[in-house]
Amino acid sequence: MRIGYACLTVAVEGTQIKTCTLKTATEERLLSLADENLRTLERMVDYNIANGIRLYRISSDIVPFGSSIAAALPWDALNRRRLDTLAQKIALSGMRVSMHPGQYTVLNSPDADVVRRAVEDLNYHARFLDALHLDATHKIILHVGGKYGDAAAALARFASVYRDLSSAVTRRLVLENDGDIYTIAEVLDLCGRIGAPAVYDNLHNAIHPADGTKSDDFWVSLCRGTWRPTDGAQKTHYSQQHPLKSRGAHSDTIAVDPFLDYCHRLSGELPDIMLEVKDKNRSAVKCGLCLLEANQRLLETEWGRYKYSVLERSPQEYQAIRELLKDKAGDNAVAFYRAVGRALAAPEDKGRAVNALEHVWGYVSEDATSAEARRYASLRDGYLRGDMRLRQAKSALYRLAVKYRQDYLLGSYYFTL
DNA sequence: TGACGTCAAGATCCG
DNA sequence: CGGATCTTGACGTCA
Repeated sequence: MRIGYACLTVAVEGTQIKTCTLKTATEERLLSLADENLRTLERMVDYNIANGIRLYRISSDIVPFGSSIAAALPWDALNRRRLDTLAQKIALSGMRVSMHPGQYTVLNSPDADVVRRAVEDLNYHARFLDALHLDATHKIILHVGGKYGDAAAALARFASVYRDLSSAVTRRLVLENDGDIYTIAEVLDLCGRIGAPAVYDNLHNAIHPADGTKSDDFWVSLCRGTWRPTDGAQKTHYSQQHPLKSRGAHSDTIAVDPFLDYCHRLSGELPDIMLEVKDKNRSAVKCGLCLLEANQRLLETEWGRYKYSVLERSPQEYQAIRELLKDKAGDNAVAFYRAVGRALAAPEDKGRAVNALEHVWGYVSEDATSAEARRYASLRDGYLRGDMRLRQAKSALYRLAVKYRQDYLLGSYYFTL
């Protein structure tokens, strides 16, 4: 099985997707953005390979306005070499990618123009995956759409539009339950009628249940039956409720223990799991190390990334983790992430935060100019006095890490936690 | 008409 | 001027 994340990569330099507004969109600008974003995508794929992540959702925004004004542009032909390189990296690493048009791509709308644009959008997504020479196991995940006061008619409209889609789209198309309109039972029923696989989303089902008496395992097992051999392994979405935000809002990070509980309650072969979470690749690496095979080297790398955030919050956990990792043979990923989680949950403490700042400053202090040193000291002291935020000192340090090419720091989570 | 959700561009404010 | 913080844009649905 595989564990993956969606679209964006945190704490990896040069992985920012760029776009523009309709106002400033010219053919030249769109083509140059597509070119730039494909380079960015390659850096994300490289990161995934280096970090053992073999499931990844490609952002729909790689080609800005790809389904409308850029649909007429030869972004694929112009980037043939880069796409081929990307295709090779994805194939050789056994990575499975997907795409997911958002809630505004609605195939069953009563408005014919909305449907036409939705079809164009699906065509764009298929064109992108086809440009990477990927087979039909690389999916496009879609929600069913609206009900418009008459679910039966809305479902019939979906089936009818679906019949007219090109096979380039339908061979990849997978339907997902959503958090307020179509339950997993309704999606399964529709999938049965049209012959498409179903993705089960646990959080959507939790807030919009098909049947409160049925377990996640029940629905995952039912969905498994919709995946044919040409579709590849079953795929699911997993997320956790943010404790403070609105119903259905994704958590900032995946809590390891509920995630492991969820997986252990599933019967049969584990499906591929796409995590939907704010901290993206950070959670994907974490869940992979906790659920899949032990990887001491990657766990040590993870410690390097979390180190200064842990030090900032809890010197006790910092020491405890150092002890824990001395056991090179032990499969201690779960214990490691529990300790990290406890540390990050600790309240901000100015003394500890400044201690961490000083450690990080140590990486760039020798290279920094005297003006940079003064700037850093004034941000640090301003934070101690209480008239500046910690974030300001941290982002100043981040800019110095970029300027003086401190690669170890650039991979750290310190600047984004 | 505005809320919804998500992200980056664009605008504006600050020192 | 750079950097921090705000508002806007892009999409469709629904109250």
